[in-house]
Amino acid sequence: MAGRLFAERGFEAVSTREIANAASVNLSAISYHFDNKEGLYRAVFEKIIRDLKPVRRELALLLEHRLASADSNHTAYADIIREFISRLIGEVLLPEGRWRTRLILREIDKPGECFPVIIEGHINVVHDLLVILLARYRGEASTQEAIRLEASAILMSCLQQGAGLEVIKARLGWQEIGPEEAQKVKDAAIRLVLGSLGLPRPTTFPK
Amino acid sequence: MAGRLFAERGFEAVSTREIANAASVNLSAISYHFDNKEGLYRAVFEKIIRDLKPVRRELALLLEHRLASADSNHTAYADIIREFISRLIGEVLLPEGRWRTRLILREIDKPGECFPVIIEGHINVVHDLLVILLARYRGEASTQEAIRLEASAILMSCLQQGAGLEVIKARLGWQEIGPEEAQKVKDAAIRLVLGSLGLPRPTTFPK
DNA sequence: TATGTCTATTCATACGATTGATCCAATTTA
DNA sequence: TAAATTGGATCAATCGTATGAATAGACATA
Repeated sequence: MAGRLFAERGFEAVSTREIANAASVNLSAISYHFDNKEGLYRAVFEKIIRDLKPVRRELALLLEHRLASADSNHTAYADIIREFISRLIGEVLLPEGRWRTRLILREIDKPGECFPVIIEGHINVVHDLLVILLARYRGEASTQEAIRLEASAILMSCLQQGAGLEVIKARLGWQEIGPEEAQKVKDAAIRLVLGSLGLPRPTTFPK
Repeated sequence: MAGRLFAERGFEAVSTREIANAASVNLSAISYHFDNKEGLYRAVFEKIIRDLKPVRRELALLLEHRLASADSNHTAYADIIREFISRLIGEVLLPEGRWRTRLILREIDKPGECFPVIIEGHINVVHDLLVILLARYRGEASTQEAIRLEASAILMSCLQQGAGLEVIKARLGWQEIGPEEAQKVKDAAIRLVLGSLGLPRPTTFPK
C-alpha cells in the first residue's frame, strides 16, 4: 500500500500519516516495524524484489530451455528474444503491478540508497540474461561493451513503456484506457522494442 | 534555477527557501513575482516552452524544406526521419538542458495543472510533425490511429532516452559519463529509436 | 478453569522542526 | 518618483519522530 503511494508521488511527497491511513494502521506502526520512513521505503523495495522473483525465474527458464536447442540458429534466437521482450513488457504494463515499475524508475531517475538494492536484486539478473541473448543473436562480431550498452538501452525502453500512457491518451483522444486500448498500447510497445532490436515487427501478437 | 531543482527532486520535495537560496534572491521574491510556489512552477514550464521554441522551429523547418522535394520517395522520407530523430535525441541528451526533459517527464508521469500546458505548448507540435512524417513514410495503408499511436510511443521513447544513464553507468562499470561515453550513449539511443521505426540502423553517425 | 505474567502490538498524544505564506519597513534600482 | 528587492518576523499547518499508556494473545502455574 505504501509502495503504491511512493510510486505515485515520490518519497518526500507522501506523509507517514497518509501511509498509515491508507493502510488502516496507526501512525506508530511505521516506526515500530520499520524504524522510520526510510526503513519502510527500503522494505518496499525488498518486497518488490521478492515479488518480481517469478518474473526473473520465468525469463531465466526461458533461456535455459530454449537457448541450447537453438544452437547457432539465427531465427531461433530471434524467437526467444521476441518471447523475452513480450513477457517483460507484459509484466511492465500489467495494471495491478505497474506501480512497481514506476517506483523502480523513480529510484533509477534519482538514485538513492535503494538504487544498488534494486540494481543488484533485479536489474542485474534481467540485464545479464538479455546480454547473453543479444550476444548470441548478434554473433561474435559485436564488442562486449556494445552488447551491454544495447541491452541496457533495450531494458530501460521496456521498463519505460508504461510511462507514456497519459501522452497517448491526450494525443489519441482516449478518455480511458480500457482492455482494447491496453492491448493496442501493449502491441505498439512490443513492436517498438522489437523493432529497435532490428527484429521483424509482427503486426499482431499471440496471447 | 528553480526548474533544475524541481526537475531533480520534484515539486513537493523542494522548499521555497531552498529555491530562493539557490537563486540568491530573497524568499519574498517568489511571492512577489509568482504569487506562490505553484505560480513559480507554472512559470518554469512557460519558460521551458519558450526555450524549446527553437527546437520546434528547427524540426518544423526540416519538414518544410525537405518534405516537398522528397515527394513519394521512400528512402528520402527515411532520411528526414533519421534527421528528425537525431536532432530530437540530441536535444534531450544535451547535458545543460537535460533538466527540461526531466521536468516534462515528471509532469507526464503524474499529470498536474501544467500537463495540458506542456502538451499544448510543446508535445503537440512535435507529435504532429512526427505524425505527418510517419504517415508519408508508412503510406496510406496504415490507419490514422495506428500512426498516431506509433508516433506517441516513438516520441516518448526519444524523451526518455536520458533517464537510463544511471543504469548504463552501473551495468557498464562507467565511473562518469565523459564526452566519449556520452557519444556512445547518444549513438545507441538514436540507433534504438530508428530501429524501432523499422529504419536501417547505421553503426556510426555524422556529427 | 481461573489467574497472573510476559511479550508484542496498537493507540492517542505531544514535541521540535520545517513548511508555504503573509506582512511591513527598509533599501536598492531604474 | 515608482518599481523592484531585501530583510526579518510571524503565522497556522504539517512534517517525521518519540513517548508512554492501553490492549491483546500466548503460556505457565495453580
